[in-house]
Amino acid sequence: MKHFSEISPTAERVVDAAEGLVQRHGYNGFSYDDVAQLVGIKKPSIHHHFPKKGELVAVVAQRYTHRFREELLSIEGQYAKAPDRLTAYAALFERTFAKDRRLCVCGMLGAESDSLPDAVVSEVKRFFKVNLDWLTLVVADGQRAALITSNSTPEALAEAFLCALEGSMMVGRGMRSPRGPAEVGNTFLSTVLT
Amino acid sequence: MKHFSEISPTAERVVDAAEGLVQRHGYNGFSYDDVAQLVGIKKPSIHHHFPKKGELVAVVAQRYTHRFREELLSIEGQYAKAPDRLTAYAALFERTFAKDRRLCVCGMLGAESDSLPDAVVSEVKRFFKVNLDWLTLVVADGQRAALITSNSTPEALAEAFLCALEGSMMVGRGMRSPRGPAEVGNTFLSTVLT
DNA sequence: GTCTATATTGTGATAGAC
DNA sequence: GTCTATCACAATATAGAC
Repeated sequence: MKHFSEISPTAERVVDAAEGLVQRHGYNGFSYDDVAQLVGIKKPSIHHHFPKKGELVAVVAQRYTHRFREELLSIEGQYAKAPDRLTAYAALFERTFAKDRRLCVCGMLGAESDSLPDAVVSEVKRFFKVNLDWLTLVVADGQRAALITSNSTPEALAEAFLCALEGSMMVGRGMRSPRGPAEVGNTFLSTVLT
Repeated sequence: MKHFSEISPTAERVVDAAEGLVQRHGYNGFSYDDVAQLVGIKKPSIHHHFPKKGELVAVVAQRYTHRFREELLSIEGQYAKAPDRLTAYAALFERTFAKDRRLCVCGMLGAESDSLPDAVVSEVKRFFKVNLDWLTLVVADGQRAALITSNSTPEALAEAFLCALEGSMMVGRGMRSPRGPAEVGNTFLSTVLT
């Protein structure tokens, strides 16, 4: 599959536009024409960069996951302790949601999973695995340092935390509420932090 | 708006079919033809019962919310204590998810909220309000009885719990994982129950 | 209530000129 | 890389016969 780092500047603008559309309307909720209008070129030009819709959205998800991994690395560089890392993690979701109540790209695609091309499904799965693996390590570290108290396994806590953040975007959207991931993340963390 | 209790038997089968399609593919992921094939009648017959797609899905959400309220009442009748009620509440989501990893109707519609007719958006908002109000009362009761320990307000805990459950369906779907709401609900509850 | 037929629009996608 | 033109098809929706 095409890699986002090898695409032209115009193709990148196409991916930018498609990303926002996926976050607000979902895979089935936007068209090549919507992308074309946002980028300022015609529909067939979009097809020139990404012949199939599935390819375009797969690259959107691929880049999204890559950027998330960069953010995770950045958090590790900025914060040493598990509680601070988890709070910073929740802030990633808050930043996304703060822009027009945008959903996590892979949260939206995860919901639509049954009507998606295989290439997209694979990328979505990878996103969640990357996040759960990272969160599990952070939680385990916090438990070792006695900064996190819970009878649950690191895996289970990581999953519950991720689900709460993803869900907060969905619910915040459905309620048309400005309350978002940061608040829900705080509530969750306050129940497990010492 | 039309009320689900006043529709014909055939219209009810239409709503049944549409409900499952919304849960698996979302509002933008199914067509009148899909519904027609499931019900076993032709497309224009679906339009006879529900002229506009927005009306159909609004009734789907309306009935879904009503049934949820019945379930909440049933939980109140079966369990007296807050922890048991919250566990039973999570089981509602688990039962939905256990069927082909179906999403909560209003969770899916909440994610798609930006590309939905107003009538549908209103119903979705109402669903979340009903659930958050109920959960808030249960949590407050649990805190009064010292069965739930947390510095957070009942409102915040209720929201975090609901978000975790909704999110677990989205993430479980995206990962193609059989792990669902029951597990995430348990993890969450084990962090706040005494 | 259900159907055939059709209007109308939108969609993903391609051909081929510039 | 971008465009005009167009295809093939699917979508929501309506008219009108039975």
